[in-house]
Amino acid sequence: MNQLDSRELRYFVAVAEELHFGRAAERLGIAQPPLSRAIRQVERRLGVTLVERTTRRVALTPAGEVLLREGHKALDALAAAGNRARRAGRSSPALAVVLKPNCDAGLLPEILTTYRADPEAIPVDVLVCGIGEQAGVLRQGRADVAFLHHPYDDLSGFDTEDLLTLRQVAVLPPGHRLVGRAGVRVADLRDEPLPRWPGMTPDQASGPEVRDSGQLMQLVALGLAVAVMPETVSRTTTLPCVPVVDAEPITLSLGWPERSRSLALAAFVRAAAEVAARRQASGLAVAGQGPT
Amino acid sequence: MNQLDSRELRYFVAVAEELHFGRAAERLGIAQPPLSRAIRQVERRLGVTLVERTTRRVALTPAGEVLLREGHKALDALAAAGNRARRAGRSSPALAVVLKPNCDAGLLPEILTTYRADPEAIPVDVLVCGIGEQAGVLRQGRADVAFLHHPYDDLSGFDTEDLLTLRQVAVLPPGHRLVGRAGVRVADLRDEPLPRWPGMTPDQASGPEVRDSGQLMQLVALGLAVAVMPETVSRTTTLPCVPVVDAEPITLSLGWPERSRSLALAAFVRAAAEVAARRQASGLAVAGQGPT
DNA sequence: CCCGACCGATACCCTCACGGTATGAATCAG
DNA sequence: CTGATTCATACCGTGAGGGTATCGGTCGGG
Repeated sequence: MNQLDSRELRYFVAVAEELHFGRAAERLGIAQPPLSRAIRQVERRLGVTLVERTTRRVALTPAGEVLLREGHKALDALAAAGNRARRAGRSSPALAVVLKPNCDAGLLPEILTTYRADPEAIPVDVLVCGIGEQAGVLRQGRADVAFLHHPYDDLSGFDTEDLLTLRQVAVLPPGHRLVGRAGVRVADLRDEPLPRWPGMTPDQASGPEVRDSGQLMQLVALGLAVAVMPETVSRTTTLPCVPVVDAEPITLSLGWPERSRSLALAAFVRAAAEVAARRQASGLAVAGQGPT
Repeated sequence: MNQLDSRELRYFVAVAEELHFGRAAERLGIAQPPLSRAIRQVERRLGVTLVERTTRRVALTPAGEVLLREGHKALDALAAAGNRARRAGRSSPALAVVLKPNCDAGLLPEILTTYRADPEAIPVDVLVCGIGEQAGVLRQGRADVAFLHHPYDDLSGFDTEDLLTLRQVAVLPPGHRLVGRAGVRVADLRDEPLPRWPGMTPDQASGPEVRDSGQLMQLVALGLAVAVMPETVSRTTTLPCVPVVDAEPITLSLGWPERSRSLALAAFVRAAAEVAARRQASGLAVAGQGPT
């Protein structure tokens, strides 16, 4: 009588996100009438109104908001169950590491060689995803461990190990008025065209939309944007960089599902922590920055 | 092609727990043949063998073990989505608090009166569940916040607030050889009949099986068991209690789903912390124990 | 060593839940 | 007032999933 099933939940989530039955149906690859019925059925089953609908407007009730949030988690968990089992059944199990481009602070190669020396080590699959997608990939079980950037990425629900604390630098077009300064403040960048990352609303940043740091660097080089990023980018770009002295430092962390008992994962975390400690001790010399 | 659905997952979990298709089918209220087919279909879908089966033996493969663990989480999350939405849709939303009998250290009445004074307060539903079931109730969204005992209850996946640290006492039958001692050690109790709580395997404890502390107290009074429990029980029993000086102290905590943004919940946690601090400050006088 | 009990797999059928098409009904713009 | 838009209703067809009957393989007892 009352147990929600995953199909209904997927349907509801589509409607709740699109706030439009026609578009939601299209996204789901079905026609609109069965979708309307399915939502009604969910409402009957839960005994609750989830969507306030007129022919002109579709809006979520408070209960609908709750179901959207919780439903997403449940669908992620469902996908995770399938993906984890699938990967566990591979004849040669591997540890899947996910990161976004240029986010490993150059640590990954060394981490991998250190890791491979560990007796618990198994082969490693490296997955490169889009900006801000690591947490989702991890939640859906398509990876075992992720490189994450606090406070940008959402760490809730994961166990974490902090690797490095990175100051932020402004990446500037050559000849920019701030080039050559020993440091700048956030306020100095107020009128600069800061890029808009995926997921940001237009009022959060004034500049052009970017999807990856390659695009961003291109735009900076053309003088169309100014980037504020972890200091490690200074190693991968020839553009001038200036420390932002009052920007909140970024923490590079590893995250993995809570309560994991995988020895291979534990070894990887150990290796990463060790490499990060070495790097921190050597004062980030490669990045051209002295120690704090 | 590849997405698991909740029905299939429920079927698999039943088989994985029963390790017997017939019993699992009975538990699910269906016949055995469709269950066999469903499991095969899951295996095909994931491209993985989950269950090693002969006519005499059913065993999980490593992938099956993974799917059982992850599947449980997913089904909990699914139930949680439904239950939370259902409760959020009630005309008068309430905060559901779950605890097991005698586990609130007598704090609850005072917490409730303190809480009701808060402007953010909403009505409170108190749910009393069986031993060790709080985490499950919370995970399935049937409650918003739980009283938990670290290290007995599994806190992973929850945000927590520690309330009290409780030393443990041994509850003894009247006239027992240890009655009157100022303190005992764990080793002194080695040969005593310690009760077996639900979920314990027979080798972990020698004594009779118990399901709640009422039963346990009865057995102790009859001289059939010796209980080791948080010191607060001494308030609810007339049986003699002796501190166990080297037992790991128990932490009474509140736990709730991560990243909750409910103001009503926050107010409850605030009230509980405040009451616990007052109680701690007054040296647990009511429990007849001096401060550490 | 054979027979019977047990248990999962297979074969076959049937039902109803879910999806599709056509259309109604409500609301808003112009 | 009219047409466009969009969600709901009516009705139908199909196939996924469940039931019954039975097979086949394995182990234990006599």
